[in-house]
Amino acid sequence: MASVRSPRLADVARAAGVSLATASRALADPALVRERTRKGVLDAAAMLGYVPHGAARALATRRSRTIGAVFPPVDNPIFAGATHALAQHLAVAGYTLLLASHDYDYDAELAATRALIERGADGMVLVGLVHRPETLATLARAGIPYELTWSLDCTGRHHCVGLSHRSASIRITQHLLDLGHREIAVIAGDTAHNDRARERLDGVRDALAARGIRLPARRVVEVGFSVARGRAAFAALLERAPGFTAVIGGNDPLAIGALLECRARGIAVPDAMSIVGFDDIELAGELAPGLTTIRVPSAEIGREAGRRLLARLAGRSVPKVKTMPAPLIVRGTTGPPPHAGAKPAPARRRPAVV
Amino acid sequence: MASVRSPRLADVARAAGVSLATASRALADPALVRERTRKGVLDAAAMLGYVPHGAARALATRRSRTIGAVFPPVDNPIFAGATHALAQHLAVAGYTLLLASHDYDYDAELAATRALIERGADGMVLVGLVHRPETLATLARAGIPYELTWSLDCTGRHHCVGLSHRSASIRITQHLLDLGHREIAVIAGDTAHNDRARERLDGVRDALAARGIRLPARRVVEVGFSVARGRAAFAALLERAPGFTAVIGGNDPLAIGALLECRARGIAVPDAMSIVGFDDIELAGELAPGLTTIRVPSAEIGREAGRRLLARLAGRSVPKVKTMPAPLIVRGTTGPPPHAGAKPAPARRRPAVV
DNA sequence: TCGCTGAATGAAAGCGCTTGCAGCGAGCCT
DNA sequence: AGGCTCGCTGCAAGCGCTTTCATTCAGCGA
Repeated sequence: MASVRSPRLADVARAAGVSLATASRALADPALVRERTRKGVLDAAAMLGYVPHGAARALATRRSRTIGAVFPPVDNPIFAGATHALAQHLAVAGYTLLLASHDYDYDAELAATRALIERGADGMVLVGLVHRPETLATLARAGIPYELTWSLDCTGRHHCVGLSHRSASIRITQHLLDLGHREIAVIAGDTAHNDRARERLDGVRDALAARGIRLPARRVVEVGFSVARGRAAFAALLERAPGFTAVIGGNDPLAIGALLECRARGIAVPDAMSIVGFDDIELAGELAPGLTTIRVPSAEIGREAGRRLLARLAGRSVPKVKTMPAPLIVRGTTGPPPHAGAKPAPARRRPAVV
Repeated sequence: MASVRSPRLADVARAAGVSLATASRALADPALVRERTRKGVLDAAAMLGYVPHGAARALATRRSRTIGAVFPPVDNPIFAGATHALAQHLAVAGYTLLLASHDYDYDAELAATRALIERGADGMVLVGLVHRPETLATLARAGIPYELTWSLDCTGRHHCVGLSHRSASIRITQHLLDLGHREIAVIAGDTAHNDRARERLDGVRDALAARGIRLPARRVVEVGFSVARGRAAFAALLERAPGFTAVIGGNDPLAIGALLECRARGIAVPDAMSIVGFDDIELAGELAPGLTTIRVPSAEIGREAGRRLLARLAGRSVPKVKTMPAPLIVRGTTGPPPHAGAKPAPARRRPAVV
């Protein structure tokens, strides 16, 4: 209310009858001052409603107790979960999250990274492997530890926590192949601006190639991630290149879009069409039939990135790469193709972790 | 790479052959120095890869160019959208977002608020009207402008941007009443820890009371927000107090859960059961039938909160309360109750903004 | 030619905190 | 009892930047 300057540490020290230095120590580390002194300072601080001045502290210690994160659209539920988990984990350790987001735009990412460095972020978390070269270079030059998340960096140059999207994608494609599918369509994400989307698409190609199957270009659509776009893309595939018995979504919303479009058109899932997604968002398990997908432990990734960063800041060293599990979750949207004399495994109605 | 101390402004000044003060001015305001001088400084800065030290600047200017936000679980898609929009809007103005989240825990919110104040947030955005008294008091004492979001504060004491959840809830309940429903059940959010959930439930009661209808306690279930819990709650309602013809979800995921449970049980929607939600998440419009709901413009709320805060920081004044539109979106999940000789309005298949 | 004006620049005082170093007693050993 | 160690405290020097106030100097009118 009143514009009485908020109390500084000097005020606390005076009120407690000790020097500035002692007050500082009392607040920082109980072991540094006598118990009585400490109590006096704490009381004075409480009485005055003292709030430490972070900038001053940061200037003096060269530590801001802040971690920066630059994420693609935080409104993608999967990033939202990671953000939340990360923020929570940091809070426990007395750290705070500086968050910036961008729309899959690497220049914006670079700008955001600079802004966070300038704000004094002690560590940074980025998403994915692909960035403007300056982004990582700036971080390295500034001596700021960073973690790349979601993907795995096989060059061994960067700390990272995530999973191999390509091999997960291979796994789920094999699941379809094992069921007997040969004609497969893909609704991919934006492979030009998103390395996860690219890896996932490559994984599909790899798995097919391993069985001598080619993925024709007309069976692939690239769109931004959303249910509506997944629906539209599925419709487009049906127009353009009908005859496929399974469709692979670049992520769950895309797959759910395809599922809804099937329902709207009366296409039976999985009897006439199998559908798989990627991510395992909450809804995937609630739909009927449930969506077969790859579980990406997004919250765990966020938490783990935070944990590793804090460990490194504390001087402990951590393995360069942390691989997170990404199990295939078989639910009801996958089954043998129509007229299949193919594989034994029937579509299971009950979720099962494979 | 090398641990050469990163360059300070003094280094830039030296390289440019000017004083520290001039270098500072050249970077801060072009109008303050001669064009030639300015260019020299800019070049030197670029050459050295100079990055300003935010903490030092914050200490000197008493401004951190940072806005704090304390949100309930950021992984709720509706908050995620607001976070993203807010971060984006701030970035354009050279501000950065300091984000903290909590799980509907007011003490955690207070702690987070303190942490953000300590980090020097120039402004704050909080969600909802209910907080620990210290939370707002601390903010006021520190002279930090804040915006309460989502809800509207009718006391006129606080700046806020949001909507009246109660009157929106009344509107959507009236929609059901107008269709002829009299037996109504509610799957509410956690009213003890969430004032939006409480207001929404109160709105239902108000609307019913206005037509002389009571809402029996057994027709109300309170659960956390999620599709799975919505499903379970709907099932519980059917056991406990069958006979209702419409169910009101405290938010869209809850309503979608009810919808899925109906589908699983073969209950026709809307012929045998009408369902409404609240929020209008993306999926609501994609389902078939589409979910009738209230559209809460969450991204706009985030953006608007940012806009207002920046304006206030710039010394401009803004109206204390900003009301956001929250239209009723009528889609396919609502229709007349079975055997209704009631109202004219048939369930419309096409979305319509009312 | 001299003094005046104003634009451009520089010197230096902080902003609020941490921390190395020094001082000061009290306790302990011999 | 004297000297030494050690725990606690205070002094003061920054951390890197902004900003006030003073200074310099070019340009101009008289």
